[in-house]
Amino acid sequence: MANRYEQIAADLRKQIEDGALPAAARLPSESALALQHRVGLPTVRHALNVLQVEGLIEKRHGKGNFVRAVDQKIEYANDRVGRAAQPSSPTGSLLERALDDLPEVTVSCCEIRANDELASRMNVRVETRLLEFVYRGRRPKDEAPYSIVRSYLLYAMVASAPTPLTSTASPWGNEYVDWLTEAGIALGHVVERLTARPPSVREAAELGISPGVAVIEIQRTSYDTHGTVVETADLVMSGDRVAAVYSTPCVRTRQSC
Amino acid sequence: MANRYEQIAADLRKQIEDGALPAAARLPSESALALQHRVGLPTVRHALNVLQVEGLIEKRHGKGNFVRAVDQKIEYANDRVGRAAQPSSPTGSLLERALDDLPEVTVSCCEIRANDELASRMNVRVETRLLEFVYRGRRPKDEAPYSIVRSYLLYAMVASAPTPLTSTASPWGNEYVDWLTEAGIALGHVVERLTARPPSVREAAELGISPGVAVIEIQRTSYDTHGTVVETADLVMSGDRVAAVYSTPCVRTRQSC
DNA sequence: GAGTGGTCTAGACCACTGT
DNA sequence: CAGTGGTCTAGACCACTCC
Repeated sequence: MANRYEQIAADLRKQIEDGALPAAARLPSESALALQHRVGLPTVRHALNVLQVEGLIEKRHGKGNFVRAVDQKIEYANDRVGRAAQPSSPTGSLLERALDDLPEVTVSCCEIRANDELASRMNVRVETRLLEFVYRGRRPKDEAPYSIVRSYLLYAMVASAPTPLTSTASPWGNEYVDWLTEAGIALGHVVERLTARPPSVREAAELGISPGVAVIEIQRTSYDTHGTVVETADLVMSGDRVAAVYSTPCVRTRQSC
Repeated sequence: MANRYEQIAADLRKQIEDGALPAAARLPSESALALQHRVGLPTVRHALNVLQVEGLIEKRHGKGNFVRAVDQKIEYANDRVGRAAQPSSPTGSLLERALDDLPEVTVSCCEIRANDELASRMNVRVETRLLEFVYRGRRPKDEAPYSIVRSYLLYAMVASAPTPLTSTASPWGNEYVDWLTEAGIALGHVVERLTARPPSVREAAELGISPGVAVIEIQRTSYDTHGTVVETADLVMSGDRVAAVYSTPCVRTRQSC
C-alpha cells in the first residue's frame, strides 16, 4: 500500500466516512490536493478517479469535486407489482410521503412494432403492434430521474380500453394492471429478473450518474391466469437511489412442498 | 466526440461487440494500441480504463488486457427462498445442470455476538449469541466465488438442532429453513432488500472482479409465522455472473385488493 | 478573467509474468 | 531475460463555470 494515490484515496475516504467532508461538500481543488500531498496532479486525479468509481464523489467540470449524497433510497416493492397504481402497502408509500418526496412521474406513449427481442419476450410474431409506455420517476430535488421504465403491451389487447396518461402514475409503470383489468384480463403472476451492471453511456447521461455507479435492471414479464404473456417491461434504476424490496410469503401447502 | 480516448474506446467496444475480439481474447498491448492510433500511452490507458469500468475488459498485470467473458448467468430465485435446500422448481436448477456447472459450495460456521447492526436487524439485544454461517458458491471453472452469503441465526434457537455442514448445500444459504423446521419453527415470510453498488476493495478481491463491475447486495430477513425475526443474511453477488429472479403470484383475494 | 476540471504529451522507473 | 501493465512526474493546452 505504498501507492501514493491509494494513500490519498484512503485519506479522503476516511474524511468522508468520518464526516469531516459531509455530503455534498466540495473537496479541495485538485491542485490544492497535489500540494498537500506533495504529488503531481495526475496522481491526485488517479485517486479521485478511484473514489468516483466507488461512487463516493462526483466530478463537476469547472466547479470541483463533491461528496456524493447517499441519502435514503426510494424503494421498488413487489407488493405493489401486479396491483393497482394506488399503493396499498406502507412499505414504499409511507417512506415516500415521510420524505416529502413524492415522485414526479412523466409518461409518454407511442405505438411500435415488435422487434426480435420483444417478440421473443412476449411470445408474439415480429412486427406485432405494441404500445410502448415510458415512465420516468424523479425526486423533486433532483435534476435527473432515478428510474426509466419501458413497458410494452399488446396493442390489440388494450386498444379498446381507455388509457388516460395520468401524471399521478406510479413511477414503476404499474397502470397496465388497471388497463388489463378493464379489458377483462386477470393477471396471474409476474416474473422479474434483476441484474446489476454499470450504466451504458446513454443511461449514465439520462439518469445523471457517473459511470461506475451501478444500475439495477429489471426485466419484468407479466402473465395472465392462463400463463400468456400480457406485458413486459424494462426497468433501469439508479443503483445509488433505488433499492428493490421483495416480500415472499412462505405458503407451504402440503402438496407443493 | 473528438476525444481520442473515446474514439479508441469506441473502436475496441465495437470490435468486442462484433466478435472480432471474442470473449477471453487478449487485446493488443497498450504500446501497440498507442502506435496504431498514433497517441500517447496515457491516452490508450484512459480508453482501456473506460472499458474496464464498463466491465468489458479485464486487466492482468504482466499479461495483458483481456475481453471479459459474459456468459450465462447463475440465477438466484425466490421460489427456493424459504424452502428446503432441494430445489423443486426448474427455474434455477435446470439451468445449472444444463451448464454442467453445478456450483461448488464451501460453508463455514462460527459463533459470534450480535453487534449493533445485527441486533437491530434481528430485533435482539446487542451481544446476543448468534451463529454465523458463511457460504461461498463457485463455478468449477472459476477461481473466485460468485457469491458470498453470511447468514445469522439465533444460537438459542438452533443449538439443539443437528446442523451438519453438508457440502451439497445451496449456495444461497437456505439450509436454515430445514434447521428451523427441525426446531419446530415455521417460516412465515422472507423480506429481501436488493441494492446494486460498486464493490468494496475487499469484495472485489474476494469475488475476483475488477472495481467497476457492480455487485448485487441482498439483505434478507426471515420471519416466522408470528412475525418474529428468525434469520437474517447478507448476500453479495458478482453482478456479471448472477441474476436474481423473483416470481410474484397475483393472488387477488377480494379482501386485500 | 480567474479558477476549476478535462485532455494529451513524452518519458522514467517499478512490478508482475512468462521464457 | 523480454514483454507486459502499474505508477508517477512535469508541463501544455482546452473547456466549463462563475463573477
